[in-house]
Amino acid sequence: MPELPEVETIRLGLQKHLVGHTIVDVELIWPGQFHGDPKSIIGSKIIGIRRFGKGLVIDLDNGLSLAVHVKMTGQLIYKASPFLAGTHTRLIFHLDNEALLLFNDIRKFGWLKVLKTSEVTGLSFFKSLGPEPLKNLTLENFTQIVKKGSLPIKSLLMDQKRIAGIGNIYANDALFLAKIAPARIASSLSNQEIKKLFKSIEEVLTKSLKAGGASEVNFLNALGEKGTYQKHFLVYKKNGKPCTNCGTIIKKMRIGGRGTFYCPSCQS
DNA sequence: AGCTGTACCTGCAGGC
DNA sequence: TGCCTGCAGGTACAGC
Repeated sequence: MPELPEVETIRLGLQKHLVGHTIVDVELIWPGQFHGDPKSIIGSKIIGIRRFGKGLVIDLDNGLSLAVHVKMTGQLIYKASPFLAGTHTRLIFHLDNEALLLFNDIRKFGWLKVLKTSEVTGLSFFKSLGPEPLKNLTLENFTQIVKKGSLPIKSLLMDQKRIAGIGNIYANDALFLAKIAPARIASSLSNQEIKKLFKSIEEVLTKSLKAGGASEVNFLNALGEKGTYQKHFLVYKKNGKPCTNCGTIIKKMRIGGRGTFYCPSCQS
């Protein structure tokens, strides 16, 4: 689902197609997910798109910003020509070049919030985010975070307050690559294992970024196109299939209420 | 404080 | 066929 590589892929697409355009109308089809006054952003120009963890911020030239979280099934899709709302279209932004930006969300978990640009980083979700891999998360910092955790390492990796950007797909695959069992208590990892895990996280995220994210279920980029990283999953959703490394059948268990996939032979 | 479990919401797959 | 149940998993929050 949308994790760091997917949200960054959306950001890159929005950056390319939205910046410089003015919002001329906001159509609230399902108003429950939009917080703020839609009129306050009409007539303002989009000047930049930022990402914090799995969250996005659309900056406007009137001192306001639009913070967006797509959660699991949200999509932000730019349509250059007139387009009919789909079953799950919750919101449509009309732009000055007659293009549209659609916000689709099957499960209605996502949100959009209008706020002052100066207050974006104070928004509770953004404020509590931990450091981010490939950005400001260093090995030293990561080691400290892991050593402090008395919960399963997989749960720690997915905790946005400790480390921002990793979700279920990349937590599973990074742990497989590092040959660490997902249920291991974080503080039990050796320095060597922590270093390997740090490198593995960087590797899976980098590969997925290059592939435009993973479209295993319903992720689409800002142009409505699929990513290809689902073809490269190592263990995620591979239960019952042989491990690519040793041939042992990949198992599935639940950790923190989430589906967890691992090779019982390679990961310990 | 730190951790676990559950709710939120909809679609879909699998069992009977 | 059709109903029912469980699962998908990002985040917030109640409760231990």
